[in-house]
Amino acid sequence: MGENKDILKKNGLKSTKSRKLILEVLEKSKEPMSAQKIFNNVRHQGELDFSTVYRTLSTLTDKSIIIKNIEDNGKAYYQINNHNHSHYLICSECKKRILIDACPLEEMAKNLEKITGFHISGHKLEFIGECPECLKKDKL
Amino acid sequence: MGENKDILKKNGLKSTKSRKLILEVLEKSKEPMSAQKIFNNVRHQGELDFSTVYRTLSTLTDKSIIIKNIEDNGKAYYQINNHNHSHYLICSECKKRILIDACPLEEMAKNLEKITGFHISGHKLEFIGECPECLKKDKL
DNA sequence: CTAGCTGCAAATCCTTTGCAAGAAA
DNA sequence: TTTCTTGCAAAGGATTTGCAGCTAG
Repeated sequence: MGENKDILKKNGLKSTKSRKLILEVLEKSKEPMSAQKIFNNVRHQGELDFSTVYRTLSTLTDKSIIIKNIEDNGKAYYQINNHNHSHYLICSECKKRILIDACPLEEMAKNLEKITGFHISGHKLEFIGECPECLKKDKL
Repeated sequence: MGENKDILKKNGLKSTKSRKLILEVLEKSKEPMSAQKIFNNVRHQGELDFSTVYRTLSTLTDKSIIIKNIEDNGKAYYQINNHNHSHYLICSECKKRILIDACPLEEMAKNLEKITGFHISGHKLEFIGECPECLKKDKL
């Protein structure tokens, strides 16, 4: 629990209420969260301003303590950066996410570097589909 | 050139100035374009309202005549749907895009369906890096 | 004490919508 | 004619910013 203090210090950030609260909330959540949802969760215990939430998310993202992703609805979702490379299978109905642990792309990336002369720093991969539960519901 | 008329008719859409203009602009462009950029291009020849541009893009997207993508800046980019599955290697500096024609994911998708029970309808894959030109510039 | 954070209110950017007039089938 | 599409102006939602007061180091 004191861990977050250390993470912040290590990144040259002051240890403030908002940062600790938001990191706590994100750690508890299995899903990436929108700024709005984070705000709602944080609101109960201690009242943060919306702009503070955004500013905090922004600095935490800059330091790569958390990861920001923009989804198809155009909104940003935030999650703890656990530093292990991961991809998801996402249900188009209920938005459930399943972690895919295999990643076949490192090899492909190396190949592409050779062919194109790019220096490749990362990739994004998502599979979209319908999960078994939603498939069942659709049949009703 | 009369082609677009046909595409529209085939999809049950009236053949209007805005639709034909926007399709023309998108066809000429190699890159996905933002609504703003499309608006600028169209503005010269015939004056369309911004809301009309958005509405047109929206209906064309609904009919899958064009494809809408939300990039990391949170803005939507539109491109003609050429119906051939494709992925890109994108330079993080100059945003240049290079088409990747191999796709190693169909097989992986089938595997995932078996394991998870999902019905997988699609996937997204992008490689991010720096292109040779930008790498050179960075060294200066 | 001092740099860096916060709250508040207002602004900005992209996108959507209501409505009355206009164009396609 | 009838239905769909447009322009205009105004609203909407997500995110950002300026500024003065506050807080961690």
